[in-house]
Amino acid sequence: MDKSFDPRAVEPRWRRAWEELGLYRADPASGRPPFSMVIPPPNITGRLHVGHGLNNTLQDVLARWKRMGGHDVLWVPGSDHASIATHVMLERQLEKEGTTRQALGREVFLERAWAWKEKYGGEIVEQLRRLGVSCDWSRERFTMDPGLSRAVREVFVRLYEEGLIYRDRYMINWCPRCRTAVSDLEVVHKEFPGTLWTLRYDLEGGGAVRVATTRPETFLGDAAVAVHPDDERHRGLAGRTAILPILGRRIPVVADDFVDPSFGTGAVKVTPAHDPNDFLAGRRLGLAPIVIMDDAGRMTAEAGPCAGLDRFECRRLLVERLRAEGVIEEEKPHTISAGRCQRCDTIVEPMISLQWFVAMEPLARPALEAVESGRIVFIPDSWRKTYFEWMRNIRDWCISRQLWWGHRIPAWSCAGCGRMLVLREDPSSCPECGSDRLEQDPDVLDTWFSSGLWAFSTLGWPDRTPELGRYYPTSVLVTGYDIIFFWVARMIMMGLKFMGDVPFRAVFYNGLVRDAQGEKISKMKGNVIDLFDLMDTYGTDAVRFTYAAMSSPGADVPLSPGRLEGSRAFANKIWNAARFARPHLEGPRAATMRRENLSVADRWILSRGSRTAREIHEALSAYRFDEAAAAIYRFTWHDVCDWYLELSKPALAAGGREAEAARAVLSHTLDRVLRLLHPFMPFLTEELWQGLVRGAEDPVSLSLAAYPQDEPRWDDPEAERMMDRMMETVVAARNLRAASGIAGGTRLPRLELVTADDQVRRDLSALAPSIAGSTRTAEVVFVASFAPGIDRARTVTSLGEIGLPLEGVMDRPAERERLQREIERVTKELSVHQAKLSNDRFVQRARPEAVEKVRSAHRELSERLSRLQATLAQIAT
RNA sequence: GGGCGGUUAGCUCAGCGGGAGAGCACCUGCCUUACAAGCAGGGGGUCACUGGUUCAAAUCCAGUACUGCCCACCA
Repeated sequence: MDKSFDPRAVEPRWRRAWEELGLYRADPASGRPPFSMVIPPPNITGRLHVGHGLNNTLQDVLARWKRMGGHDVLWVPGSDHASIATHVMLERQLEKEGTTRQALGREVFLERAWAWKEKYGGEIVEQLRRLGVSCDWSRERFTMDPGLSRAVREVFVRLYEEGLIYRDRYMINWCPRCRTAVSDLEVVHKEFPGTLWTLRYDLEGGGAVRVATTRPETFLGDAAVAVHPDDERHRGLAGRTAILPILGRRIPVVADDFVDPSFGTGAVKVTPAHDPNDFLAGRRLGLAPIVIMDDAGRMTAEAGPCAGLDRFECRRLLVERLRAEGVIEEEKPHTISAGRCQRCDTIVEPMISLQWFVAMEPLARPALEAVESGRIVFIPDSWRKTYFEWMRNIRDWCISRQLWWGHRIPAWSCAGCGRMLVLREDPSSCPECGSDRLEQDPDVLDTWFSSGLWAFSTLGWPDRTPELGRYYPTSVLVTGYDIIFFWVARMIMMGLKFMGDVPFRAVFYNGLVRDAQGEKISKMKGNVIDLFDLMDTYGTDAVRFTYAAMSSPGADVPLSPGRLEGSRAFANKIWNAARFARPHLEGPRAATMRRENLSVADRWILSRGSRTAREIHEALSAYRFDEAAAAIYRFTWHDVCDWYLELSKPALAAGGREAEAARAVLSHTLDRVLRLLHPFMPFLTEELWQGLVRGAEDPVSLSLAAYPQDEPRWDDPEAERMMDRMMETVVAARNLRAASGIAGGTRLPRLELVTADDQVRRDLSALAPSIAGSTRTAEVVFVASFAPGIDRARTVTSLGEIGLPLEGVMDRPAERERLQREIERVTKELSVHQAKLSNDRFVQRARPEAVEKVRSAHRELSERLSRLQATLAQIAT
């Protein structure tokens, strides 16, 4: 075995083996309780990033933990076609080639999209595999698979038939670059400094009205000026006619209470075709919208002299001209908020357009109830409020996109009878009039429409498959909180609607991955951390462990090199612990452990192991990945490596029954560490377990072995107490040694322990020789007399008795100073406890355990204090 | 404009009513036959601020400051 762990030599081998053996196929016939999850399908548009790393690591921890815990685990992997995101990527490619999708045509473009999917969709799945995730690869799905497409169509048709999908000419968000409608959620609002212009419109018959706007060019589309009916300043204005500058168009002044009299001049220009508010006002007031911009953001003929100009160019020129003509009466800085396309960052335009919508309110009601009632649990539950808020104010969902890559809308218009047909199967002729002049709606569906069905479409719906019966609802969804509306909410609505049950019983929201400074990772900032660089540098296990360790509920996950290095060191530590254990594990399996043959150290580590299993079980049950990781870390490094392995050395060397017992405990403990750690670090643990621990009757893989439970028969508070005392003593000794300047390598002779307490004598005496045999811990022997219960006569000054003259060994002034500091500290702490115990209310009202804790702490502290003082007195002489 | 979260050791973060913690960094001493990606020891914090509740507050409540995020059709 190499001196250090080399992940690259280990990972590919096990990755391959796990998959070739098909270990992670769900087995409905197994008779074990099911545990199921669907992966949040990564988009085919890019590489797996650090966020995917976190999300999939946490899912895999759960999957492996549950599998080892005896569940039939189904974890469905797959990828998402990502309609608009893929368009953006492909169009960037085309742009480099000097062409456009429009020039290419739909068919050729779709061929390229499929080619992209084959290439990058395959890559992203490969990248998932590198993480070591235990998905059921035999059930990999893609949102545009035939089966899933059938589900999409079924859902569309049924919602249409129920009137929950409708078509309307309505105001939507339009991206002039993507040239498609996008939903409200796909618009990202950003604030930036802008200008508020005040324009003067002359009134017919004299006078003028002033309106404030942040988008002066839209005056070209004004259909009215509105004032509040109760606004004294504008009394008598309603009913008159304003004349638009430049165009000279006459528009009415109307009164409506949507106007906020306190803003600007109290009069507002109404542009029904280019502002959501004005659109509604226009409908109410019967104003015809005037469209001044086309689908590419260029001004139309309605824009008069500006026709053909780009929208921003138009604004620039218009402002100049209006200034010159004195129409602009005021310009002042104003923070404005513009919506941008989530995918391409282009400023979106509110536009009136004929689109397909889903009526959300009927779907939202049960989805709201499911979370309110606790049928779906959110972790952390603070997300409930966010979810409720959105659900209660839900607006209809614009689902049609003027794109090509995606699920095409199953609607045909018949040129024969003029009917709109929405059908499950592609028609060859009109079922109503028999005409074959049918034309399918060119649009595709919002990519989230199909992902909303993911929890059941991946299990074979609309067929009543056995998988649906067994694995739906899924056990838990692990996802980022950034898609709570896009995905989680819609899955809940669709699941309830079409399956009649929730899609998952719980949602765990993992944090966002941030950089070491806690900054959001973005290409703009240039702080992108590449997941594969991380895995190459630190090893996949270390990266996974870091994710888990940093994943505390409700918090984002900063990826700091320090943590990653710590995890890598941890992997290496285990590797070397195994290297140490190896020679002792060879040969026939160690005998069963019998308490009466075990040393205190043995009993202690078994007890700690039991406790650790319990802690991990509790932590993972509550999705506390961080606490579980901390528990296994503490146990492995600090209990097993720092203490147990050192203490076992002499016993192992001793041979005979003593060594036999130590071997048994060592083997048991290493096995336990590897099992407990496996969900977090699957590669390293599998490698070591296969090489060192696995017996003939064990499963082929550690990932199929049983997860350790607590072992009440090894719970041993007495041994833990004794070891605590022992460790305290050793630390005191090491301090002394350091202060005395005794070199680390110096071997110190043994000291016979003298104690009045038989039990203590037996156990510590049994321990002492073993300690003495180890150079690292030898020093314990000469001050073991510090330990409570041991004859106080033998204090540090008895060094002389064991042949080491104090003089020349110990730096007295330094030790004296250290002791004094320690005495001060203990005295201070003691006084705190003293005060508590003399506080009647504390003694009466606090929980009895709390009081007892303080009492015993007080007792120990005062004993310690007197020992320290005695030592000081002796040194002083 | 609403809503949510954060402010604890130099850095990144746990702890959320009764003894201030982890990883990394730092200081001292060690290549000790598993591991220098290591071992042993150590230093370092009025737990943002103000007030309140309580026998007891980093922890609960109110407010302030700073900060991050989400939602929202104020021109």
